[in-house]
Order: sequence, then structure tokens, then C-alpha cells
Amino acid sequence: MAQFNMPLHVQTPAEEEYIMESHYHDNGMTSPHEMGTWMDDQGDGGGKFRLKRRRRCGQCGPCQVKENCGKCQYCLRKDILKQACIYRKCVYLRKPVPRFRPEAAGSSSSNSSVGGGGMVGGGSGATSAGSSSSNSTNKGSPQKPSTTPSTVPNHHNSQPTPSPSLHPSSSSSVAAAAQSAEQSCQLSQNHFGLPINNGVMDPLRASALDQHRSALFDASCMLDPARSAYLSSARGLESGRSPALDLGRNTNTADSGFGTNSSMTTSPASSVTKDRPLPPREQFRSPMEQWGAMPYAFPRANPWAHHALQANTAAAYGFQSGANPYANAFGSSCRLGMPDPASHLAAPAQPSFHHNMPFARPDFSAHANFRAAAPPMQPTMTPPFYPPPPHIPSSLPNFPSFSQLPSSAGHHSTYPMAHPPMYPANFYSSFRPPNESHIYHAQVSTPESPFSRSDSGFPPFLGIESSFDKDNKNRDSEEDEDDLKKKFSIFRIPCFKHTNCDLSCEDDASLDFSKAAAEYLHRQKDMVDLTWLRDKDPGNMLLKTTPAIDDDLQQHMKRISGRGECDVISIDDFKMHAFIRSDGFNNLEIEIDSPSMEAAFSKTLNPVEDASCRLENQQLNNSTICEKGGGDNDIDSRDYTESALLTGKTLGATHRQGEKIGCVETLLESSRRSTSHTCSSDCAQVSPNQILNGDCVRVLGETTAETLADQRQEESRSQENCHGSRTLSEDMVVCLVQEGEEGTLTELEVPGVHVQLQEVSLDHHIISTSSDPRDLLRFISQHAPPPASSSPDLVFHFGRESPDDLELDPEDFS
DNA sequence: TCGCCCGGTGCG
DNA sequence: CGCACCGGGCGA
Ligand SMILES: [Zn+2]
Ligand SMILES: [Zn+2]
Repeated sequence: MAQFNMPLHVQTPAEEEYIMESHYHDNGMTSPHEMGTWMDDQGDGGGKFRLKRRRRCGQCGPCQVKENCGKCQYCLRKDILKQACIYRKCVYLRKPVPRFRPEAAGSSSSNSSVGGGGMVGGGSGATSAGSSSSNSTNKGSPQKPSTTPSTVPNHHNSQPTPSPSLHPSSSSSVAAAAQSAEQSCQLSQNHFGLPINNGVMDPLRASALDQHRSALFDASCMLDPARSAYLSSARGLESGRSPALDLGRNTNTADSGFGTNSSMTTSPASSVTKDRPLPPREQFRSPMEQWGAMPYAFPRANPWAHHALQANTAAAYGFQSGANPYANAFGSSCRLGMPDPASHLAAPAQPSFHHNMPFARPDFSAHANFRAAAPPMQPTMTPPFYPPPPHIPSSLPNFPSFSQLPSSAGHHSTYPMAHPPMYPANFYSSFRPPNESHIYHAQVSTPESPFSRSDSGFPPFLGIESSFDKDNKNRDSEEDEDDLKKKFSIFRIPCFKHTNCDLSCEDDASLDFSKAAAEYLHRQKDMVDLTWLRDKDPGNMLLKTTPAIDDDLQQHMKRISGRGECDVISIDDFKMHAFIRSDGFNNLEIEIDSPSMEAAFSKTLNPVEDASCRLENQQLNNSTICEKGGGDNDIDSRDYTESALLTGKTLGATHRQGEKIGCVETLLESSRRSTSHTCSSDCAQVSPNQILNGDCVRVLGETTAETLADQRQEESRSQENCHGSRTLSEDMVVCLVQEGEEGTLTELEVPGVHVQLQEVSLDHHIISTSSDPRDLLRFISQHAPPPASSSPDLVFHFGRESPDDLELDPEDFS
């Protein structure tokens, strides 16, 4: 059998060392460690054979977590359950144990090779087998016949196969797979799409969807060794052979400032895999995979990463996304969960960064980085990314708030478009290396997206788009490109994070924030603010059961969200979309496409890592600029990318008692926006955070800036110091700018965070251009935040509190 | 000895 | 079936 060729060297739990990514190929293997050694269960030949017990990979996020949470059921009932803490459960081990069936071994190879890897164990999740081709790695586990019936091909590893439909191997199957995935997602999800176990999200419990995804990935790997190679290479940002890769490279080049440092160049993996031919594009199945894959594309263990890891061990937990209780139908996305380690496999084309974003999802994309500190011990959110259930209801009563999380927790960064890890290594939490992003990156192409169209001028993204398009094309083909374009815009959204802990403080903070936001927004001359405050107009708070979106959109959103990776945050009758990705607590990325906008990037610093951050910023800036200017590349983002990216990161600090303070800063930039509006005063302080590409980047919430600055300082010195700063520091500000097009941001869903929309700022003009302004306004108002009964972790305030201009009244447009 | 992997089982 | 449990026993 093969084996599961996993090269990786094993790491003991204790080992802190990071393994070089080069060695770490996440193939979706069930185990990174050498697998394939068979044991005779019975001791006699007649006994069943089974693989040796797997060990934790030591590389995945959970494996990075050193401490038991003490709160999960496994921790609480350790004696009985005898299971590892849910937050520490290795992702590999979460996969079903590969089982080998003797018979299968002989016969099925052909089958499996094709696509279906057989799977033996029924695990819903598929484990990936090593690539069939790779025999070398095998330890030679002889394929002994096992007592178990084998349905599986003799592939070495039998892996549980995912549902057939999912099987990606064939291109044709791709669509089906995607669809099935989608379906599964839908099915599996509850209203919020979150699986909850006893009221607690169980990270371990991957959704069916996740499983499927895994399966896909795995399968692909198994089936095609080359693929794995490809993947690896992709991660490493190797030279790409596929167009996608090329793109990625180009991008990188463009970003050189940034990319350089990053793993791209250094990644060992790349070197390792370089030589291998890339798998044909067909191998990539569903768009989803790719999305999921993106994150992984990034090399994991880079030297720098290593540092980061060591520095922050704590935060390893990922959160599940919380679904907003108030979420409207579309709002709530189903988050797919976890990034499957295998997922990165999918990431073929993706250079790992967001570089591809433009390509991948020309249409629009939003990235949000949200960083919340996560306390090692208290994983309040969902479990770490991994098997995150598709959705987590943010509304969970006991949802721990960020405050509980330790700030020290990893720092994650998100990857801005076209950039390698956006933040310095430091930013990445130990537990989650940048590459591990299932969550971080998502690529989405919407049917509607003008850019996604083949004729849009964007290069197809490794077939992802194409496949996706196919999928969607049917329905949307009719849509006019122009119409589509107009659907994307950028919003400005200040947001807050509320902590459950100190409500009173929150309120204050909120107010301050609101003010700041308002102020900020106020500067935007052209904008008219539509505002509704939570308390202001209760009447409007009703949640509409039926969102004002057409089925088409809803479906689309579902699909997208179903793929995980991102949440749809906004929509309107115009089909505006925004995607938010978050690792659950460290980063948040919001991506919104706007025809009028160029790609924008924003970045934030982590207080803790100041110096490095700055550097990084510099680089980032450069890269950004490059990108923006992007001339050299084949791909000039400007040419085809019209998206704005907003990223935010929480600056978190851990405090005693686990109280945590986290701040998120978000920057938003829109190329078109006049700089004049950019943040004023405090920018300087935050400057490191800013990215500016040219025209406009800004940090919102200067008001907070001060706080943040202070906080940073303090944090940098000592976490303890942060203690007092709680309130404001805990706020998260996210700013989205709407430029030009109509749209409404109605909801934001961040894993582990309950987000509420409070205010919206829309350009009056834009609104007026809406096909149905009234309806638009109505829609917006209807999505006003729910009563405070359950305070969300995050609250987004749109617009100002009481803008005069705001008075957009539906009537006005009637 | 300890952690917890993993097989098996019963329940929904 | 999938899943929550149990608990044997592997591996360190
Ligand atoms: Zn635990
Ligand atoms: Zn692991």
C-alpha cells in the first residue's frame, strides 16, 4: 500500500519545531507521518491488519495548541472520553482512519487512480491517500488482505471515499462535486448552518461538506500524485505551470516587496515539488476546492513563520464562524469550515496569496482580516478552523467573546489580494501558519460577476472560474455584464466588536466608535449616510424573514457560503456581495468588488510586533503599490480587478483572567476615493498600518487610533498593561467604503463573532441610481440590527449616527 | 504512567 | 448511517 506517503517528518507533540513546509505536504493524508505500516491486529496472520496508530502531525493548528482548553467535553471528561481536547485534535487525526482492504488493493488501482479513490472506511471525510503514484514513500506496507471487506481499490491507502459525486478527479465531475458539496452544505446546515454540539460548536465535527471537501482534496491527491506535487508547488509559489500559477508568480513579482520575503521564494516545498509536473487543470475540481486551497497554497512553515509560532503559541483555536442570529437568509452563510489540511491541495493555482484573487475571483472579493486574540485556553469560538462546522451561530449564548481570548494568541494575518501573507510572520499565530488558511482566503466567483466571465478579460483562473462559471452560467448567462458590474461597490463600515464581558464598557466604546465612525464618514462628502441605530428605530429592526434578494442571489450566496471560506456579508437587491473571511479571531478580510475600484489593500499591524510589522508594512506598501501599478505583470490588477479589499485585524492583548482586549483595525482603501478623506489625525499613529496605494487608504476609526496606539504600546510591553484599556481597545473597526455603486452591506458574519449591522452609508447618488431605491432603502432598514437582547460580538455601524443627509427616505426615491 | 488513538457499540 | 460514547491499549 502504499502508503500514505507522507513525508513529513513526524513531530511529536512536544516538539515545537516547525517543519519546513517543503516537507509538509498536506495531501489530505490521514497522517502526515509515515503511514502504511501495517500491523497485524491479532498478531497472527489471521488477524486484521491495520495501520499503526497515527500520531498528531504537530503541524496543524490544533497541534500547535499546547494546552488543553479545559472546557470542552473532552477536557472535562477526559477520563472517560479519553480524547484529546477538541481544540488540540490534530486535523489529520480527525480524518477517518484509512483502512485498507486487501482485495481492493489488487484490483482497484485503476479505479482509484481515476478518481474515485476507493475508500474504505466509511468515514465521511475522505482521507486522502498518498498519491497512487508515489510508491516510493511507502514503507511497504504490504497490502495484506484485511478481513474487512474491501470495496476500495487497492490503492494503498484506502481512504474513505467521499461521496462519489464529490470526487473530483474528473473534470466533468467537478461541477457535480461542487453541487453536491453545496447541497450537502445546505442540508447540513441549520438555519445558521452551524453545527453545534450541546450548544457548543464542535470543531471536530466537520460538516458533511467539509468532509466532502476533504475527500475531494484527498482524492485528488491520492489519485494524482502530480497533483499533490502541484499543490505543494503552488504553496511554495513555485513556478507555476498552470496559468494560474503563472499568474500567481506574476503577481508575486509585482508584489515583490512583499513576496520576496515571504515564503514564496523560500519555501522549501516549492523546491521539492518544483520538478513535478503540474496536474492538469482538470484535476481541480470545484471552485470550492480552490478557494479552500488558496490558503494552503502558502507555504506553511517558513522560517519566519516559525518565529511567529513560537511567539504565539496560544492562539491556535480557530473559531467557527458564528452565524448571526439576525442574519438574514443570505446573510448567514454557511461556512464551510475548515480548512482542511487537504484543502490546500486544491489550491493549485493559487499562488497562495491573494494574488490570484483578482484572477480567481475577478468579480469581487472582499477579504477581511479580523483578528481577535484568542486565548489558548478558552477557545470560545469555534474550534479551530479545522473542522469547523459550516456555521456557527454567533448567537450562541455563551459564545465567548473575544475578551476571553488571549491576545497573545496567534496573530494571523490575512492575505490581501495579490499578496503573500500580508503580515509579517509575527502576525501569524503559531497555531495557524499563514498557509493554513482555509479560512483566510476564499475565492469566489459569482455568476453575476462581470469579471468572472470569460470574456471579462480576466484570465480564467485555473479552471476554477471556468468550472464555476459553467456552473453558474446557466443561470446568469443572461445577465448583462454592465449590470453586473454595477452591482459591486464598496462600503464603508465602521464596526465594533463588543465583548460580552463588559457591556457597559462596550456601550461606551460603541458610542465612541460610532462617533468616530460618524466623523469619519462625515468626511466623505459624497456620501449620504443612511443610518439607523439600533436603538434609534426599533421599528426598523425587524428582521425580515425573507430577504429582499432574489432567489438567484440567494442561491448564489448559499453556494458561496457553502463553500466555506467566506461569508457573504452584504447584499442588496442589486446583488451586491462582499465576502469576509476570518480565521475566527485573528483576521478578517472583507472583499468587495467594485468595478470602479481598483484593488485595494489594507493592512494592519499587530501591536505586539511592532518593528517587524513596520517592516512588513513597508514591504506591503510597496507591494501594494506595485500591484496597483502593476505594470509588469501580465496581470495588471488595475486592468481587471475592480475590487476593494478591506482587511482588519484585531490588535489583541490578553489580559489576566483571560480577559482580552482586541482591537481590530481595518483599513480600507479604495483607489478612487479621494485621499482627502482619509483618516486624519491619527493616521500617523497608525501609519504603519496603512497601506496606501496611492490614493486612498485609510484607517478608520482614528478615534480609536489613539486607543489603539496606546494599546499597542502597552501591549508591546506587556499584556498586563492592557488590562485597563479594555473598552475601546476591544472595539473593532471595520471600514468599508462604498464607492459609486449601489449596495448595501447588510450583514457580516465573522467566525466566532457576532456581527451586527448598524448603520449604512450609501451614496445618495448611488441609491438613487438603484433600480428601486425605495426598496433598497427598505431593505437596508429591514436589516437593521436586532435588539440588543443578544449583543453581538461585533457590531458594524454604517454611516453615522444621525447624519443629516442621511435622511434618505425611501420616499425620496419614490 | 499518561495521552489519546481508534475500534466498537448503542442510540437517534 | 452518523454520531456520541466507551474503553482497550498503543506509544512515548
Ligand atoms: Zn478541551
Ligand atoms: Zn496535527
